[in-house]
Amino acid sequence: MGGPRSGVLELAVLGLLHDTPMHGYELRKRLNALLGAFRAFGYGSLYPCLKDLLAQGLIAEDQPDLVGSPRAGRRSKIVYRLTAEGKERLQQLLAEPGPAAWEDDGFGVRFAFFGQTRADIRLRILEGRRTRLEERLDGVRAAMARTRERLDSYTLELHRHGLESVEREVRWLNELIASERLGAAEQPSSGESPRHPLQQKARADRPAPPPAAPMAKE
Amino acid sequence: MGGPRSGVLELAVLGLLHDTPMHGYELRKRLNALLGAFRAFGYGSLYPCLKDLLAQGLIAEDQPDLVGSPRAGRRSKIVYRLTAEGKERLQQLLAEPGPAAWEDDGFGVRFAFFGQTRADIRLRILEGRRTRLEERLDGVRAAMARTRERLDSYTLELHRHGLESVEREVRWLNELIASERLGAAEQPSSGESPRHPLQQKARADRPAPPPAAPMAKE
DNA sequence: GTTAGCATGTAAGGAGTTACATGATTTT
DNA sequence: AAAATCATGTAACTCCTTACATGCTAAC
Repeated sequence: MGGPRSGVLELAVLGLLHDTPMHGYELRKRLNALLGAFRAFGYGSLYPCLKDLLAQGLIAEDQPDLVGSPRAGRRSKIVYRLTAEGKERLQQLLAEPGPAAWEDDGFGVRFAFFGQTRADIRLRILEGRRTRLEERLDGVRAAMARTRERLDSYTLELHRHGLESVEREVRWLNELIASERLGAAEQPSSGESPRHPLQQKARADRPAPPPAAPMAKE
Repeated sequence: MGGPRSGVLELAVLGLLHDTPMHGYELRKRLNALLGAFRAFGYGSLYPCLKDLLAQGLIAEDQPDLVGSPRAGRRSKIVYRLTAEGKERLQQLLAEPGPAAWEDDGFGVRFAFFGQTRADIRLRILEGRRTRLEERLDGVRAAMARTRERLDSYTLELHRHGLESVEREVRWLNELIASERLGAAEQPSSGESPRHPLQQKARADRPAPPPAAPMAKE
């Protein structure tokens, strides 16, 4: 029922609540807007998670409805906010590099909260993920070389596409890492400047973005 | 402890066993070679699954060690093969289009076994997946438009990358669908030609690999 | 006045994962 | 004879999903 959650959801909830207090329903919307591309949670996941975080003392409830009106009971919204302990835990989660931060599951969320993450940790996480992906490339390439003969064309095409996808993410990481290093060079004082070193360079090296054009090839 | 598995693993095991009987250890290697890029299973998943499939009568055990030597007991390998019921179930799973076939989880495996799938079903699955991804694109783009102002650069970059990845997969699907339609035109007899209509065109139209996008299991 | 969206939850269960435990066979 | 790798499993657990249950409030 209430094991201490150590997953993506806990981190995401803490991270969002750090910005601004919210009630569950809105939290879920922001959550799915934040992670939209690669993750979606339902209420059946969110509310139990909030319950746990509450039990752990990382978040607390507010009843804003009765601030001006002293009518007892009858609250319809529960607004959650981060406690001091919750802030501490969030910082701890964001500051701890390691497998959890660069596996498929965890990476996206960490990245989404890079704005609250120390610059050196950001770099470690990006490099960790790149290493992880390169290991995977090696593995898949080796497996393909070993079994290339007896693979039908569909399996081959699947591998090719998967490989290209991973290669592309590695290139993306390379760009981000370079960008982080530049940002770090601007402020040589190591510890305390977590403000966006990621300039909008994104479009610079893509001459004419073939935008969404579905049949662009051939 | 043994609910009828309806997941990716069951399908993958049945599909691999259809080609050739195998024991668990080798099955796992082939499994992870087949799905390598986007999935990996451990023995802790595989053996319970085999147990269930056995209980369902979809696979059966062989003891090849004692074919020539009538020594009782003492088998160290258990070779599994598909039963008639198992073959039926596999065909049923592969022939059934629907959400399970084009969601992130199921699509990869189905695609890997397209060689054993009817041509019209292949097309339905590819189109289903494309539609699914386009819905996701709409959702994310709408969410981005709604909340564009108060997104920091990291979140924005994450969304941009996610979007590009999905767009890239859609382009890939478009190529595959076109290829399937050509293949179908060659053999106008509708039902019975599941042999590779996917020619190796893969490298032809990529002069210098332009920005590719990851689909990363996510 | 009824659909649609806001808002909060619970119970049951699925699909694997992790850690552990054990032994046979091949390679060095 | 030690190390690697082949080979087979189990128990406990995790994180999340699905389906269900409930009630308020705003719009049409």
